[in-house]
Amino acid sequence: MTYSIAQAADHSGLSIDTLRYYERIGLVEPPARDSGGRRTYSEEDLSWLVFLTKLRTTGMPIRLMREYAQLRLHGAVTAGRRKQILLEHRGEVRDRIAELQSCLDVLDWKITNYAEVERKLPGVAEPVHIEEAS
Amino acid sequence: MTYSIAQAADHSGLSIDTLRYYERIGLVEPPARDSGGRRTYSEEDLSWLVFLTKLRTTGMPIRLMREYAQLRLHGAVTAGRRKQILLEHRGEVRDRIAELQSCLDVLDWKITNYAEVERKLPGVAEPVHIEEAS
DNA sequence: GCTTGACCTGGAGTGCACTCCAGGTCATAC
DNA sequence: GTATGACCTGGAGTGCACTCCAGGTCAAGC
Repeated sequence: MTYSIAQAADHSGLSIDTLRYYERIGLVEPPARDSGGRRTYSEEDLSWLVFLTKLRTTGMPIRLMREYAQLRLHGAVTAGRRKQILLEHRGEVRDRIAELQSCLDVLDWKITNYAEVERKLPGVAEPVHIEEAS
Repeated sequence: MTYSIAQAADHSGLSIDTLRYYERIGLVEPPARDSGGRRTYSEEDLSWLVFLTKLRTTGMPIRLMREYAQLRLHGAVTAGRRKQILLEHRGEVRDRIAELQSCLDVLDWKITNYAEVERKLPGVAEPVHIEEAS
């Protein structure tokens, strides 16, 4: 079972243009072609694309995804380095989640303040100091 | 007490160039100037900058930060809309955290697999199927 | 009074990750 | 046999958020 580029796009959530772009820059190996010269993606190609989207979603830069992709082509001897890349990246993702969480706390606080202002000044008057500050 | 642009940059974590850029595009009101024409930031200016960095860190696009900034200038009557912006944004940040968390699970799984491969094939042999897939 | 360093302006340049386009090929449906 | 629609290529264009630059001003220290 193989898939057209449109199906691969559909399955991975990437656009057709992005699939071709990823191929150009060496993020994905050129897939097989059918008799008419069209790309045919295998199940494995799709798994890789899906995994790539996870890396992308978590903000891994393309140059690092590319390094990982190239290592993959060189087989088991590169497993250590690949694992290291994922470990480092996992750390960054965890940090990022913590950072977002702390900003979320600020947002919560701010929203609560708006609610308080509404309660104390029901539809009237000037903003209080807290409003001036942001 | 006022602060130079370098101090404002230091305090907010933004670069001096970014501070001037934010002023140009209307994200921050032009601060006061000293006798020599240099920017002097107030405590309130700094608070606003710090809050802006929270919005930026959480991925709010500049055009929305600008809308919020403009509303702020129009006083209490815009508090409702501002609160609405923050509420929507908070939802997006929560979604983003959940998305990162789910990608993190994939990373964990992947890393565990590398560990298993190392355990089963201590320094030898070909990659197993799981390796091929990513 | 001159050097130094922080600051100023308007505008150009950068890096990233796509995204779009023109002009062409090919297989299927009618 | 032709119209349609999916696909192809190389290359140009886009949007975002800065970042850098040249050329100039100004205040303080020596």
